[in-house]
Amino acid sequence: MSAVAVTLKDIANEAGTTLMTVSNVINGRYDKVSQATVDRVRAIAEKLDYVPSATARSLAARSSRLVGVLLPDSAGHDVLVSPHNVAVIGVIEGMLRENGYYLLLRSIPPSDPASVTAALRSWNLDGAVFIGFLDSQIRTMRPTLDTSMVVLDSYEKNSDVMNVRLNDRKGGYIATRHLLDKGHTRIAFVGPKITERGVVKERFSGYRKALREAGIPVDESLIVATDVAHASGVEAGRFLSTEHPDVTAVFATADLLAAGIMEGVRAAGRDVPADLSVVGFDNLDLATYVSPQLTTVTQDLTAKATRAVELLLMSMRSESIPAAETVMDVQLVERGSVRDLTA
Amino acid sequence: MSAVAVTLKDIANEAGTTLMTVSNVINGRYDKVSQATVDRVRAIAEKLDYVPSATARSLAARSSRLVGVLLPDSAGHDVLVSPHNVAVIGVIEGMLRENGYYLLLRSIPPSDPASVTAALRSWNLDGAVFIGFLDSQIRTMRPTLDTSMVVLDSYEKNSDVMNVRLNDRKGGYIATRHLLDKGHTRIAFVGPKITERGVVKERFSGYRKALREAGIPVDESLIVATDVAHASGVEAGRFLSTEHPDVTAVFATADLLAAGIMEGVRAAGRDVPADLSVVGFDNLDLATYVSPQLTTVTQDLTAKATRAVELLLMSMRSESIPAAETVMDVQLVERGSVRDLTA
DNA sequence: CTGAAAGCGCTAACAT
DNA sequence: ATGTTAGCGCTTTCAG
Repeated sequence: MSAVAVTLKDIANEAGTTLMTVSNVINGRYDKVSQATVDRVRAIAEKLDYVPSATARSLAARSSRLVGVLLPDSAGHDVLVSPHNVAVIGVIEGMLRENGYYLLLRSIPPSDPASVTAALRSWNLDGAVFIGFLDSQIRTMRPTLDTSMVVLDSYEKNSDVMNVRLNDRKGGYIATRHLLDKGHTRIAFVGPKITERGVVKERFSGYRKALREAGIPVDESLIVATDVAHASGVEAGRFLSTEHPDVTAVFATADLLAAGIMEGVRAAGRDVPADLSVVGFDNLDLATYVSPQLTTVTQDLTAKATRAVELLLMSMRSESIPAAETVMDVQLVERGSVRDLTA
Repeated sequence: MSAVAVTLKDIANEAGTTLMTVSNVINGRYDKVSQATVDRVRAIAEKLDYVPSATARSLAARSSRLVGVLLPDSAGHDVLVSPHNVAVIGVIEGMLRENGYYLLLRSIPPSDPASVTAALRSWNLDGAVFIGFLDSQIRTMRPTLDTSMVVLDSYEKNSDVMNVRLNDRKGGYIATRHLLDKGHTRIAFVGPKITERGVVKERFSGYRKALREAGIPVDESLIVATDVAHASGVEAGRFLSTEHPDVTAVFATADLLAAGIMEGVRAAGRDVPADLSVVGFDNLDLATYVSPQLTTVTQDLTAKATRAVELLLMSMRSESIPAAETVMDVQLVERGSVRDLTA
């Protein structure tokens, strides 16, 4: 590869025409150029192995065809920590690529939410997808950004940010309801500490609703707050087994947690589901790797990510957006981690 | 946010100086500007909420501060399929960000390896990291790229691509050796089909070496070729349990596979490690999620990714590179999936 | 249909 | 220490 790139001008010279005509050909504006010229220019471009300069194009056209994908950088270097995010990014990348967009991946240290602003504006992004932020963080960042953006799994109601999320409340409800239906009455809730409105709070609210409907009061001592991590799950499982032997079931807000709980229970010398039934959330691959396989609330990650990109594309093309908020349905997948007490 | 961005010129006007002086201040070339001017300009830039244009900067400076991270797009939309890649990307992103670089994430459809070329040259990347490609693919893409690049887990010997990989041969060797030491003699090998030089071939070669040293001939019927996927592992585990009941141990080239094998073995009514011992490779989180926990060959993903970025940064800064190839050590982590037959 | 001119926001190389 | 002059490669606008 030669060190210096081929430009429109080079092609124009070789083709005996002007830069402008070449530009039109390259951009497919064939109605403005004669067929003969089109063919000639295309042949030369091909021969010279011409590649347009995205930077020059962005500068001149005020559109970068770049989309930012932003994630919170929880601890240290781990951006993509959750398998959930990973799957989502995979889908987003594929769709953007197919639509001619490039993907700028960036994590945002919680210490410095403003850093995103500079990064995004600097690159003149056409759009951005925010994954896994708290509503308050979205609210902080939004005003400084002047671009199409869609947020995944947020409850922020700001009208100028599109929002794709799950019906988390229903998720918490059907999980708990399932346990109730199977005859459980002492049901623990394990998830991250609820600090503000968000997916966890909604899932909890579904849990509470199911219990209320069943006439069972929420027992605060059965709400265990913990990180979303396997190790934390193990701890929670052990804790429940030893401190709350009367508890027969638990709803965990994440499969990772649920898998950990299962292990913790076993580590405490008890069994899943014989002694403790577990329902997770996410339906990660992991849910089928563990034994017994995990009963969990499933979400269609692909559909969610797809929807998010569709909305973003529409917005970037200035098409009208159907709705600011898209709520994806969730369902329960029954596998082997819940014991039927009614049998 | 105003729709139109603040430029150096705006600041210059406001500061009553020239664009060039402002540029010098913004870029920290304080030796060329008086302190008073520096202060004044900085204050105004701050007030106007100035953000430099990365696109303009790349165009003028021929350096984008963009690094591409390329992955093979195996099937459909799944770029980040392997947890291994995910962890690596996480580390890379963090390090690049800390060093002031941006990350362009891109998957490459196997059908169209040339598409990477256009994408990378188009953005004038300062560097690129290739993860998980076959040597032949690297060889195809390399000539069309004119940038610093580092390749992870490749055996390509081309002198102008830096290479960070594991000692895969040793990995295969110590895994197999461990099984031999524990008294196993009928040891299967499960991994993807070996088509060319690469990590799998090396791991297999380590396996073979260990067997040879032990005076055990390689039994072709115990080499099972399969995808790297949990489901494929289940199948392989079932197959070994039913078709080769005399086999007492298996070395799988990936933890994902090993976890599947464990399940397949159980599905066939047999037990791990009582009937079949399993050693994996990667030491993913998953290895500790399964029970029994998986004995596996561990690699330091963080160290590997860190090294890769360090090399890339050095290369981009035109510093001299210590060596074209960096080989990371591997070790065996003993957990619960291997039975000791000598006891 | 084709071309000329201007400028996107910035940096590099010379002035002064 | 500051200013001037050229572009980087492309698109947009306006003229032929």
